[in-house]
Amino acid sequence: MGGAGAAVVEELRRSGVARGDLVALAVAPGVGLGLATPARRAIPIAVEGPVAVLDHVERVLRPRWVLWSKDTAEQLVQAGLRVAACWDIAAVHRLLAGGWRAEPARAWAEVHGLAAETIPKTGPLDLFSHAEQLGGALDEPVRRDGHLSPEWAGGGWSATPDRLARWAELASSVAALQLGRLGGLPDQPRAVTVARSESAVELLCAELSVDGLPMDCGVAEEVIAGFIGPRPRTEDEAAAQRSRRDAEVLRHAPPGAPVDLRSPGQVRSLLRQIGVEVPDTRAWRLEALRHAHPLVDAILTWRKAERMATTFGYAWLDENLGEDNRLRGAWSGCDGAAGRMTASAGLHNMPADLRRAVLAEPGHVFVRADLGQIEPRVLAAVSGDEALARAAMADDMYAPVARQLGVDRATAKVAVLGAMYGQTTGRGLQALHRLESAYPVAMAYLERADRAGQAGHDLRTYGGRLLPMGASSPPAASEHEARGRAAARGRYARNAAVQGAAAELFKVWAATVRARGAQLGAGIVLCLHDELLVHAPVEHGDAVARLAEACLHEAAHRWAPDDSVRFVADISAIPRWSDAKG
DNA sequence: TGCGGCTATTG
DNA sequence: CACAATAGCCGCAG
Repeated sequence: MGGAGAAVVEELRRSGVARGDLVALAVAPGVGLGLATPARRAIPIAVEGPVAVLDHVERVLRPRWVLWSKDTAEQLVQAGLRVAACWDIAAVHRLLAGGWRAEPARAWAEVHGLAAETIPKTGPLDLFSHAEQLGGALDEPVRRDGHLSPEWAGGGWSATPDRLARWAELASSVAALQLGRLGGLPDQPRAVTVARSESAVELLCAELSVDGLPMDCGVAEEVIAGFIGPRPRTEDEAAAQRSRRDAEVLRHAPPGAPVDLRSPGQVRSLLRQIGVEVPDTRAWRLEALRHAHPLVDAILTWRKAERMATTFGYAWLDENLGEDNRLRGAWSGCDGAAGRMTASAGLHNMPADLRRAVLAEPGHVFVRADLGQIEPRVLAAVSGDEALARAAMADDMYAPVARQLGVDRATAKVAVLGAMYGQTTGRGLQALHRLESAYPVAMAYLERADRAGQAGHDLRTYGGRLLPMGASSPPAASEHEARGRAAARGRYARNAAVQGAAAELFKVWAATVRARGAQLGAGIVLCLHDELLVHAPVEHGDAVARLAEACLHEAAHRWAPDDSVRFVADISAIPRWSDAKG
């Protein structure tokens, strides 16, 4: 096998490929693989075990693999191969064009200046077997109108080394065009760097999905039992537990018709009967009335338990926690909006009570690292506001901001967050006005984004992600509604500019930790917007903690080389997630 | 059966 | 109670 790998390395070197250079890859187990280099040399390789060949190339040459999407990364990770670097065409397309859809035909159309609406549809006739019957259709992947042919784009073709190499060649050309596009963005000089980290995060996502989050099943069941009782053995037992919880609430209610506590409308009527009038029954509203009547308190307690029973209960464990005590969900490198990572299976919204069930494996610890006040610091960086950057020198930047505004810390914090979210009412409004004069550059940056959003003009984040603002909603029924919709777009844009830039920095950091942590046997097991959980051998806990800190500064410099803003992280090595001071 | 509304959880 | 996400149940329309 080393022979086949060595021959491929030799061929790549002849094609001018050195460490870190782009090499496009398409792979089919049992068939072989296709490679392509920027010199447009397509290399078909017929081999039983393509992954072993790739492993060799990775170890000797370590190129930047051009992949059409995370699918290939997942394929490789499943087969036991973790590559260091890639150029993920789908992830880069999402950066370049915004939104979430990023099939090969879209990425192709984008870099060739073709409208997405003109992409040929893959109809029901493009089934696997049918594509084969088309015979000649697979010979030419690019149609006369410039689009990728649906037969190729659909991926339904049966792989041969030659076709894989052709597919890789197409990927190689798209990557080169994407690179040119990103490099040519005049106001986003870091876009190429961001594209690389976004790509690396796709690899990380593939690994996160496969590896899962280490948990202690016993503790998890203990926590759940604390809310809803022991695991029911039968459906009847589960029903009995449910009605016991309901009865505990309803005994505080006046006698009458049975009330379905799961129906907000009926709960609202019930509350009206005891003299509590509310526009809706959200917890934050009921919280203020908790002591008005025992029923209110009972409802709030019931809601907590109901959440545990339905969303984070025993069924959730059974579905998502593996035999090996790893909680697994699907990870995405960016959402469809500002570009934050997303995860399913409760990995991003697990109730805080369950964090004590997140436990490192024997001989391991978690290094938990979370960024402090990332959004206002990022705002200072992307807007170039020197006064706000000076405030960011403090560990707690709301303290100097509060002094500057002449208000208390809590008010300063509300005002800063309000400015970034687009708050226009409530307390802190006066402090908001003072922000305008204290940090005019940052506030103008937000204002500019707000106006662009209102006008329906697309904008880009600092790192280059397109935020599409096209008015793609149904026509407003009234002037009032139209104004409200525009204001909402303005708030959205204002926030996305900051949240999106923060997501970029976070992902550069995550990619850096992923790369540097490998030497210490450390692997990221959870990403939570501004927080990393790294699983590391216990003897390297302190070293990994220092590494996470060093990686933050490296990442910040990579993302914004002028180093004008200080970023801080709270980092600790702990056996359980809940052990962090948080 | 599909979908919008309401609710809760996280950042 | 503004911004983002995932997710479950209810109630209504088809």
